[in-house]
Amino acid sequence: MAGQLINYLKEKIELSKADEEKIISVATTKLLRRKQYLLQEGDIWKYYAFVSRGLLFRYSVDDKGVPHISQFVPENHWTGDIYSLLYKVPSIFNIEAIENSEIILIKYEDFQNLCAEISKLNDLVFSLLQRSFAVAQNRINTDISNTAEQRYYEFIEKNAFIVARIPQHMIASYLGISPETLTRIRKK
Amino acid sequence: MAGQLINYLKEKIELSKADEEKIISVATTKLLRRKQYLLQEGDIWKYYAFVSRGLLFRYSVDDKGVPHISQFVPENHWTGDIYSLLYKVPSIFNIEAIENSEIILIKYEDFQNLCAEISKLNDLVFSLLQRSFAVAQNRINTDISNTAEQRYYEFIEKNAFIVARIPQHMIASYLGISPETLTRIRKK
DNA sequence: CGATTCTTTGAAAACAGTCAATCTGTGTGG
DNA sequence: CCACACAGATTGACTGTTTTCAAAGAATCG
Repeated sequence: MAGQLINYLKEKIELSKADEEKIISVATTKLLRRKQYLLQEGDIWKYYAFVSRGLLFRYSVDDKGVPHISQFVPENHWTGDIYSLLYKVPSIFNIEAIENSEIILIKYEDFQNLCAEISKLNDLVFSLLQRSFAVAQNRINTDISNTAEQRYYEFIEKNAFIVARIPQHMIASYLGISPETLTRIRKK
Repeated sequence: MAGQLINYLKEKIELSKADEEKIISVATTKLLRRKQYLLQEGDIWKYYAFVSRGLLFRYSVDDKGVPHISQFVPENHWTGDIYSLLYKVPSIFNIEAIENSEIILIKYEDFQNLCAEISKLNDLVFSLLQRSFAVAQNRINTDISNTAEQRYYEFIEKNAFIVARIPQHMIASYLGISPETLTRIRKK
C-alpha cells in the first residue's frame, strides 16, 4: 500500500516508527488503469499525490479542443495541481494514466498536519518545492530560448528512462509542435 | 534603506522591533542605474533580492547571441536565480536594470538564519515559494497552449501597471517572437 | 538639438501546420 | 495461425504564419 512512499521518504529523511504510522494512517491508495483519470478539468484538487507505480501525464485542453501536455509523471514522483490546491479553484488540467498505475493520496490538510508534526518532513517538502520551482524556471527558459529540435533532444536526454514508455505524439504535444513536425525532426 | 522591505513584510506578517532590527542588520542596499547588472551570466547567485524601487529584467543569451527575457521584476517583488542559488552553479541568466533601481540584498545564509529565528517569516517564504511555483506552472501551460497573440493580451492585462515602462521589443522577447511580429499583432 | 534607441513597414525566404493517404506494428477474435 | 482492426507513425503536397533583412520613421535620453 503506502509502503513505497515510506521507502521513498526514508531515502531522504529519517522517520521514527511513530512517524511512519502517522503517515500511513492518512494515506490512501488509488489504482488507475490506462486512460483513467486522477484529476479532471473542473474539479478542485485537494491532495498531495505520489505515484508509486506506473506513468501519468497532465494536460489542458484549449478553445479548439486541442490537448497540451505539460508534465509526465513516472513512479516516485509527485503530481497534482498546486494552483487549484492553493486557491481552491476548479482545475484547468486533466491528469490521466498512460500505464496502469498506483497513486498514494494524502489530503492537503492531513499533509499539512504531518508537516507540522514531523519537522524533517516539512524541511523535505520545502526543499522539494524549491527544486520544483527551479526546474520550472529552467523549463520556461528553455521553452523560449531553444528550437523545437533542441528541446526534443534535451527532453529525451533528461528523460531517457521514460521516453520509451511515452507515445511520440504525446512528446510532440509536450514540445508544442505537431506530430508530423516531430517525425521530420527525427528523420535527421 | 531597508525600510521598504520592512514595510512590505509588515503588510504580510507581524514583526517585533527586535525582528526588524535583525533583518535590517543583515540587509544591504544596492543602487543600479539603467543598463547596469544585478547578476551576470557565469556568476554564482548568493542572495535573496527584493526590488524596493525601479524595474529589472532577467534574460539568458542563446548560442547565436540572441537574448531571451524570462522575467520582469518591478518594485516590491523578489528576483534572483534559484537554480544557481540552490546548486551553487554559475548562472545562465543576466539580471539588468531597465530603470534606475534600488535593490535590498540579504545573503542566502543570513536569510536562512532569519527564517529559523522568525517562524512567521519562514511561513511567508514557504507561501511565496508555493505561489511562485503555481505561477510558473501556469506560465508553462499558457506558453504551450496559447498563440503569441493570446499570450500578448494576457500579458498586458496581467501586467497593466508596468507595461508602459517596458520597451516593446522586450515584451516580444518575453513572448518568444520577433519585434516585427509583435508590431503586426498590435496593428489589429 | 543631436545621437541613439526603438518601432514600423514591405518583400522574400524559411518554417511549421494541416490534410489526406499510406505504412507499421500490436493485439484480438475467428 | 491467420486475418483483421486499430492506434500510431510517416510521407507528400499545400497553406499559412513567422522570421529575416533592410530601410525609414518616431520617440527618447543626455
